[in-house]
Amino acid sequence: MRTTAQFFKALSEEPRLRILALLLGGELCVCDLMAVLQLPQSTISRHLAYLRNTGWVEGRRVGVWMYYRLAEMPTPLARELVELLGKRLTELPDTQQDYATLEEFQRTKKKCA
Amino acid sequence: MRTTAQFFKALSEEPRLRILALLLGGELCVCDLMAVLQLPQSTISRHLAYLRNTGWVEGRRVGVWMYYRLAEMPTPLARELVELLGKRLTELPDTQQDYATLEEFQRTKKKCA
DNA sequence: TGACCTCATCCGCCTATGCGGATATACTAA
DNA sequence: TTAGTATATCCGCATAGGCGGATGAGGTCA
Repeated sequence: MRTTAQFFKALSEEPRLRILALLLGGELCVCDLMAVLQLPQSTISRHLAYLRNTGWVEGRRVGVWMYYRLAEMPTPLARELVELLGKRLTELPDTQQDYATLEEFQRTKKKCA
Repeated sequence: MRTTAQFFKALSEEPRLRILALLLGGELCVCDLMAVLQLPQSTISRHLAYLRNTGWVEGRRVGVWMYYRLAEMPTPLARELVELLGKRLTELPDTQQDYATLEEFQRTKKKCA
């Protein structure tokens, strides 16, 4: 139960929720997230560490870049929650806006490719 | 989005999650929750205030007693989340334990009836 | 090796919020 | 009206965790 509460706590801050919404669309590197959220790198990285520690995401290193994606969820509750977020969180206007910003950034970026 | 994060924050503390799990089973009064959670009255009441302010529960007064129940959820995300909790949170061992404690308490209590 | 890049962690600061005891409020009943 | 009960709120305190700048670690390339 404490674990479950901890799990929900990951969703309780706006930057983390936005990061998760973005990762629902697929793997991204840290600089993508910085570009969309417009937050300092240390802040992004700290939230990613939090999400990693609570089992929400996992990262893999590719050369200099770290790519993050949603992790495999260990429980039915968690799996169905991800499914729900994929259906309902992604349709929110703020999320759509973030998706648009991401697409624009990815179209023009040279690095992190 | 901030609202959504705030909404999840209600689930991010163990006592609140237990309270919600109990209320998934139906309306309860404060003394029921005190009996199950074994926490001081001020603590229970504070968490209920938090849940009220974030739209999770609503209370009605019956004489001296306050009965709390889950509120009508305003968004599809919220409604489906409640449905998910009803299916998956309630099957967790800790929740089952709380249900048993509640039933035992309600069988023997004289007041709050 | 040294310059440079990405990302993680450290640091000090600050706010939100947890806690439980004490007090206030609202209601009932004698 | 007074006593008693249930609940809400207030209080001071402690801690988790937010923030962004600075620094460190890991990797690349000339």
